[in-house]
Amino acid sequence: MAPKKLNEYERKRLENIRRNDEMMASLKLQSMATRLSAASIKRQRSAPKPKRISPKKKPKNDNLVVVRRSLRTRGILPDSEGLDNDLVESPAKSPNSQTPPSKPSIPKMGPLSMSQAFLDEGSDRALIETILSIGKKSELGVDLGAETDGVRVCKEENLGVLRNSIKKEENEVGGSFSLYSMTLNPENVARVVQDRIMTLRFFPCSNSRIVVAGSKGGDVGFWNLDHQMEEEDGVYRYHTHSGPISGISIHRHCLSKVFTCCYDGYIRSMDVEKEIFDLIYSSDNTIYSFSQRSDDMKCLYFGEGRGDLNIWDERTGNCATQWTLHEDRINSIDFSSENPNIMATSSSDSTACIWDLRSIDADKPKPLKTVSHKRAVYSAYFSPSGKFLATTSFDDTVRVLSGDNFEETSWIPHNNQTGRWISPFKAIWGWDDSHIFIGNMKRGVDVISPAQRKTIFTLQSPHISAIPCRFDTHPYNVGMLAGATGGGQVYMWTGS
DNA sequence: ATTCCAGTTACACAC
DNA sequence: GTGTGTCCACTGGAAT
Repeated sequence: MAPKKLNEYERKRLENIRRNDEMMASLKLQSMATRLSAASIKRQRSAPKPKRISPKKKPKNDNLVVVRRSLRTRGILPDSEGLDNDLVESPAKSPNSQTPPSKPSIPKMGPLSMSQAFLDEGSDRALIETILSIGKKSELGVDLGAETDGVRVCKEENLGVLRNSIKKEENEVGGSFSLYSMTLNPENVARVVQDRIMTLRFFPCSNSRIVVAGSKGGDVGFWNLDHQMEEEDGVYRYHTHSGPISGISIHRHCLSKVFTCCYDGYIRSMDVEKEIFDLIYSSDNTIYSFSQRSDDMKCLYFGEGRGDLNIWDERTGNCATQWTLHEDRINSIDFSSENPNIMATSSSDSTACIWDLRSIDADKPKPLKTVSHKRAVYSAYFSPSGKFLATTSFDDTVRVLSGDNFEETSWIPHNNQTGRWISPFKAIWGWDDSHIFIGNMKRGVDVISPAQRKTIFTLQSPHISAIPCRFDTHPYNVGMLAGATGGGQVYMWTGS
């Protein structure tokens, strides 16, 4: 269908929007002139739009009586004394929660209560209880304790044990794992948010199957595949940001906190124990990317504005470090599992770089290695072993770096022209170094073999009704791959 | 060298 | 099944 030219009305409307933006920018500039240089402001946040909240609002629940699923029926110990305390602690909030139909607005500052942000009818109690219960059990049965005093340090030996157990698992299952066993069952499809999914992440927990999706409109959707209430779908939505959510991070050793970052310049931390989305960082610049090191749950690494990388430290509550590593936005940040001091960034300046965090010169940062693409690079991810790096670019290639110093490069052609409405593809690694997954424009998932340097297989299914563009692998369930679309759906492949 | 603009893309929803 | 609105990405070429 031939695209229409804008008519007069639309053109005027866009013109108005642009003028408003400019006006906002100039107003903002005056008020911030002492703090910021004008050059650092690429684009101002627009005022919080009256969000188009789903008018339908879960009509499937005819009876408004909320049926709760008890902990017992889920085989979970009733260990939630702290929960009741928390509930009592915030009685002032409960009147709000009695009027859920009104659309939640995003407070500019400070924490946002989960009940205030909750978009669906019914209750999110089951989700909260589930996350609390999995958060309390660490993978190794080690109680990580409460979130105070920085006592909860991951003991190195525990980390080591964990790493070994993961590696062992991968090696064992890796042999028997077959791509061809991966299937998409119709019950493993859900609409998790209303609009385009920008980012998708599994809870890194071996005995749960929960994915978290961040949408373009600022919603965070949780999908618990193990929900046991027949009349519910296991999906819980919150409106926590006023712009596209560009990153989600859940640390392996702190499962009760879900960090989200957003184009609106805010970073929030969902604290299930306090039942809030806390505001932990705000900036006037866009935040495009977000990551945590496996060996440090106190720090957040994020890409802000045109090429800056910031490190936020929970202990001080602010950013001690800011480097300008790129000439344009940083689209991804990743750390080597082999050595978390080794970091990879990808950028719209058409490069991806590998850095050694121990030796970055703040004035003249020099990467260990630069990968030059012809167009913007959207991702640069280390393989599970840390021996390879895969980059994805708008120049229609996926490149794989290998060798002791990543000196060898091979490239695989792949159509990455996602256009305006689909989030750009980002090739991710499977559960070992042998497979790379990436979406394709024909509603499938291409599987690239780095060894064969080509696409060897495409996952397809009649249940896919849109292009899967963002993915995550379950870190413990080999064969479980989640794909997200521009329409808010998540597809969950399972394998063996 | 910088800014502007048209054109591109897929999807949900209303009809 | 068709038409319309989306609009925070990017490109290449035209205009400044």
